[in-house]
Amino acid sequence: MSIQRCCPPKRVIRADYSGEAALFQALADEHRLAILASLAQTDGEICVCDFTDQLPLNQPTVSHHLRILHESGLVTSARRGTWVYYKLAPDAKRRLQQSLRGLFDGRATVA
Amino acid sequence: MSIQRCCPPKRVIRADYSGEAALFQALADEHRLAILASLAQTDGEICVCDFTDQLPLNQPTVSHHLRILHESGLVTSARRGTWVYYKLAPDAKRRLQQSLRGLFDGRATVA
DNA sequence: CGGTAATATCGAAAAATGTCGATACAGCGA
DNA sequence: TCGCTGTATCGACATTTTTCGATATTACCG
Repeated sequence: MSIQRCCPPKRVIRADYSGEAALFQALADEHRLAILASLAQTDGEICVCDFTDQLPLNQPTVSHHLRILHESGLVTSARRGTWVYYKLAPDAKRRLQQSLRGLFDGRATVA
Repeated sequence: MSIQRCCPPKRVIRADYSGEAALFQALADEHRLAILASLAQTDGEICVCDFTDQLPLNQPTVSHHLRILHESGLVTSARRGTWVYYKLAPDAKRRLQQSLRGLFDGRATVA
């Protein structure tokens, strides 16, 4: 027999998903998810001190996770006096939902 | 002055998000996202050979990413003859959407 | 200005991850 | 059975990630 193929070859998407990957990477840690959920389910903002008090992590580690969430654009921060407060970015939920939709439905996503 | 607080302390969620974190971790790689998007936007299944042909990755690396997606439950696989075909798990989209909703709205998620 | 408290950054260590060459395994065809 | 092809696994390496102690920075207060 001649050369055999498995099937008519299907096209594999070769778009650049690095933006979406970075976004989901921000969600790929249980403590960051707890932080995000706390921010999402609270009215307004939360003081960093509340996270350092109540999470099972040391202060530099909390600061590290907050920085990653901040760099992903999912949260914003504001200093008032000695304290720093974080809150959910207004478009956080929408960005994540759009990224999911982009994956499944092929829409353009800005990630 | 007496001891000063930043504010009435806000409660930080301390639920276990390790399941959701593992799920999002599966999405935290651009090549896995390309694989998932290809599966989601194609009718049916895709042969592993199409991925190894068209992705800029060597065959063991493709196999590695497919394994991670499979272990997360987002895809299923079936061997037919020499070839192995992957397809999107029926509940993949729903699980991800539910995990997002669990984060933002506090619903229970099975992840 | 000096002291104290909250937060961020630095540096290091351990663990996890992405990648690939080499190899093993599975199924087909001659 | 033998050889070939597609896929998975193994072992190694480089990079990234998570964590934390130590230290720096910022702001308040006396």
